[in-house]
Amino acid sequence: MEREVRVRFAPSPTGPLHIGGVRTALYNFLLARKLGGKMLLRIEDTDQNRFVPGAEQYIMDALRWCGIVIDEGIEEGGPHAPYRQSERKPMYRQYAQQLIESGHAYYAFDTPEELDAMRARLTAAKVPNPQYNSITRTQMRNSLTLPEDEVKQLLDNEAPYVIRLKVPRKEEIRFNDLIRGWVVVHSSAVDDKVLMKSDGMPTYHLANIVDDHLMEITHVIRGEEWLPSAPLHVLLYRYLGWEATMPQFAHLPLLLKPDGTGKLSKRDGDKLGFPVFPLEWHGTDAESGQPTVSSGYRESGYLPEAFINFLAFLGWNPGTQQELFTMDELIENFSIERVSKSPARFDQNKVRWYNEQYLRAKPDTELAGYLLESLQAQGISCPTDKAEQIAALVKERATFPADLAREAQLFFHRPTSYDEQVISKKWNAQVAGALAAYAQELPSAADTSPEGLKALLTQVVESQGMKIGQVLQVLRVAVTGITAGPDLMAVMSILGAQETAERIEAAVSQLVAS
RNA sequence: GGUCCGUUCGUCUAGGGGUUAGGACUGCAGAUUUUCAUUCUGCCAACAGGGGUUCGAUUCCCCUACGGACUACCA
Repeated sequence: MEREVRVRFAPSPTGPLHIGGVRTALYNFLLARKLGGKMLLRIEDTDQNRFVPGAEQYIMDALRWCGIVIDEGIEEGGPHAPYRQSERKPMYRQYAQQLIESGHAYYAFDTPEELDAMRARLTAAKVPNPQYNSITRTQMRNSLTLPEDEVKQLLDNEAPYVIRLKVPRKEEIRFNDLIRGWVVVHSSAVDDKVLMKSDGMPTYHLANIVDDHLMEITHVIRGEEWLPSAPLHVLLYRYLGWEATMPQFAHLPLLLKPDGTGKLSKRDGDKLGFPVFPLEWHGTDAESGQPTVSSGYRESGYLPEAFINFLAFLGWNPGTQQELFTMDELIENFSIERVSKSPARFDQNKVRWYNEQYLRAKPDTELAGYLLESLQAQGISCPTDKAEQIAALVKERATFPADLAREAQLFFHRPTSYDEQVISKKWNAQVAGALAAYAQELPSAADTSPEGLKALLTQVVESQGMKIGQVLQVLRVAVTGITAGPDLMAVMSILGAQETAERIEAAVSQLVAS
């Protein structure tokens, strides 16, 4: 008796998916997995004017990168194929027809100019909600006002027309939103929405309801921007005779721009100072036609696990103090009831923090892989075991995989200059002597572990009547050129005694000369 | 303008008729590291306002304010 849970993510391919869309897809996926159901991807491309090449592929690539797995879709296939609405075009007509026959829809022949004129007239008359509705339709050219034979003639002559839903004049429409509870809207606030466009394509509203029904969708989880049209959808289910299997609705709070002024949109691109898209997007500027590039989380060095963990927490939380969740843990703990009602803003600091957590948790072998990759791009070769040592040492200093290579530079390039502040303050003949002595001992050192190197340094320095603190800072500058960096003894150990000695000698001779 | 949705630290949030209103991020301070970072400890910081209901309201109700979405032959 219990129906299998089936959810869908239904974007329109008008551009790349932004992070709000990814979160919607994620919540759908989490619910499906949690309840042992199926996740479908349906492409809503009923607006032929807004089709953007590559967007569809982008959506699928982005979801895949995020680890959101689609069970049925245009690539995966499935029992309800096709999953692209443009390919389902012939299926919608009969439902619009059915609505006309049952008296719940009608033909409208108004031209765009007539519609504009109507709205202008209403606005001028200060009508609170100027729209095509139960009142204004009586003054328009449609199959409700025109004589039957004229309608027939118009249809026979293939005059352009749309099919509109006949929304009742006075009726309370209510539905139970999983996140918001009961939502009640009066039918007078709903307009006679176009169901079928003059090009023969259904609008979102019709196609969406028909497909959700045919595809046996049980839960519609979508953005809050759809809340105002949900009553219309409820009406559609009712008039089509599908109310008994109407899916449950859950309208997600929106993701706001960081300053809280308005919802995040695709057009925000890189304006906000952080990526809005999961993957880099190559588009064209609407006005100039010039190619544009918008940065993506993937290309910026974010790990998909971190990105997803962060996104999951933007509007949902498990009610515990745990912050780090794998996808499996998210699935295990997810529940739609715990999704918050209020919109959330994006916090760059927190995504970065998540990325650091996930990066450091990676095994050193994997980190070494990132490091080797970057190094190779720079034409630097490095043995795997050394890369692992370096990665383990510098990972605490990295937010992104690319930071590993940045931090590793000192292992592959001898310093070309030395920090002047430290030199002017701490460099003197005595220190130089101690360093030279250390460099001399180094090549024959028995123990080249960090501890061994430190013991040797202590021994040399103290034999010169100094304390290690007097030379350490200078030693660092001599070996690396700069004052900041990972543990010096560990650095020298990885560098090797010979290389370290040579670097010290080079520093001593250059600094004495100057 | 109209309809609908929302409002707890700067941000993400927990909580719920009686709590020192909890956590995380950020910020600040201290400790460790004779460096930076990490790590650890601590600190700063919130119930939008006004009316009810109640012994008691941040929590329930109403109003106001503010924010947002929608208001297309776009989704």
